[in-house]
Amino acid sequence: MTNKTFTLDINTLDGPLGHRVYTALRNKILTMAFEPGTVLRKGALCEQLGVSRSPVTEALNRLSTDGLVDIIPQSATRVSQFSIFELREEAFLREAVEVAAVAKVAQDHTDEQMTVLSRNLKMQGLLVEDADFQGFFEADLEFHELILAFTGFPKVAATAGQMSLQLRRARMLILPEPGRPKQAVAEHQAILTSIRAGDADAARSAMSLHLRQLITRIEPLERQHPEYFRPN
Amino acid sequence: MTNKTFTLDINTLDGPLGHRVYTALRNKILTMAFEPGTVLRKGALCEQLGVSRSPVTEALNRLSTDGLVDIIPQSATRVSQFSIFELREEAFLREAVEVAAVAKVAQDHTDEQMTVLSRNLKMQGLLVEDADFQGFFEADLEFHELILAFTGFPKVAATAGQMSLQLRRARMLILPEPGRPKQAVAEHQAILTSIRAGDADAARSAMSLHLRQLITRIEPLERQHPEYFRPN
DNA sequence: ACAAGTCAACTAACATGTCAGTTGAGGGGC
DNA sequence: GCCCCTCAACTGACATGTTAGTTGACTTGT
Repeated sequence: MTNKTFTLDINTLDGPLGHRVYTALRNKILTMAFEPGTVLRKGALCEQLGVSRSPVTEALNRLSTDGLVDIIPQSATRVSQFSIFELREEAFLREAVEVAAVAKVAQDHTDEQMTVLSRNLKMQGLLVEDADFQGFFEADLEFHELILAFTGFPKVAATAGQMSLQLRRARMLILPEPGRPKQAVAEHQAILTSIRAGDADAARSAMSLHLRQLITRIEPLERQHPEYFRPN
Repeated sequence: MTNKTFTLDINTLDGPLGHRVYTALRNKILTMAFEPGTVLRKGALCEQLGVSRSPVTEALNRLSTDGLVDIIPQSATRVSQFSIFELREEAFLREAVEVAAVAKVAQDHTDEQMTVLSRNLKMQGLLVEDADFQGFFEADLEFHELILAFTGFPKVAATAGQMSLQLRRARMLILPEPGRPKQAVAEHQAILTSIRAGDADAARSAMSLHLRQLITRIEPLERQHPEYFRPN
């Protein structure tokens, strides 16, 4: 059993040390480079990064309030494991916010906003055709962020992102199913059509239907990767 | 101009020092005992509370992420002022979550839950009759928290509370209008009736209508108390 | 009176030391 | 082989010192 050596880079970021450490660790966790259950030893982190305990402690505390690490007091800190219950909880909250957002955007939107969404959607179609799933993944994320931003409330997008971190992490485990990306694009198209028509109810339904696909596809992960899930 | 002396009590609380300081300051801010704009001097707080800078710094940082204080780096920390825009933003988010919650509760609820809500509602009626507005205020809060809790998702209530802190603080400024409490009880009644009928759409509408009363009554505060609001 | 430069007060960010509490691996007794 | 106990390793919480950056008031020159 060799000790895995993680390449933690802090120098490519800017800002205060504490924030850089937080961002670096957060990325590692969200991309599953740090697997759930991984023990984060504070001393080792300090040594690797060449910083003192202060910024590392600050980073770990923020990650803890984010729910990305579990701190066992006086003992250890480890990357948090998934919990199906928590994932359902986050899916509920995310749906609540995104559905409200899309309804508001359906009611009042500018032509320019529609153009941006439409352009993004076309790009999604091209990326799926080219089988560039990584690119599609990012365009998908942007589509949702655009709708949240078009509410005119910047904190809405921030809050929605913050409240569904586990969901975002778990999504990394989903195997690409044939046909799913194409289906997702179609669902996005339905959402956009409803928005453009100013039909808030239809937009709500379309968004709800779309978002529920994700949690449905996440549920089976508990059996496929029990090692990543918290025992109940 | 005498220096106001604040009685900050930490000894009546328990848990880590940092958490106690946070709770004490948070309460002062949320009850408007610390008015928006008040400068919080770290050194003075340390001295008053008899603790070092560590727990105070931790508390102020948490309050900063809560949006309850504004930290001007290397200069000062002050209790944050209101912003109508932010309040509207919080109202939007709160409505999104509570509307989704009430719809879910309308779809699946137990008789026991209905009994609890019904009991709370009757209590509201009695408190309004007795003109116990403080008591009504708390019962009102509980009514909403119960619905959030009945979703079965504990984080939903926590998130909803966390995302509407400014709203909660601003509500302290609203002058009691004659007839408003009675009207609020009627709106609560409509919500409960819709839930009991299992009518998710009606529950959504009733909750939406009810919640929009608050922000409507908060908007005029910017003129009545401009000193509490951030200049735009 | 007024603009510009100066300085004291305050602070964030970070490093480091201390103390007490938790955990798990290994050792001793049965 | 099994249980319990001890102890080293690690940690959270807190105190404190240092450095460098910001601000506002006060002084100074005009």
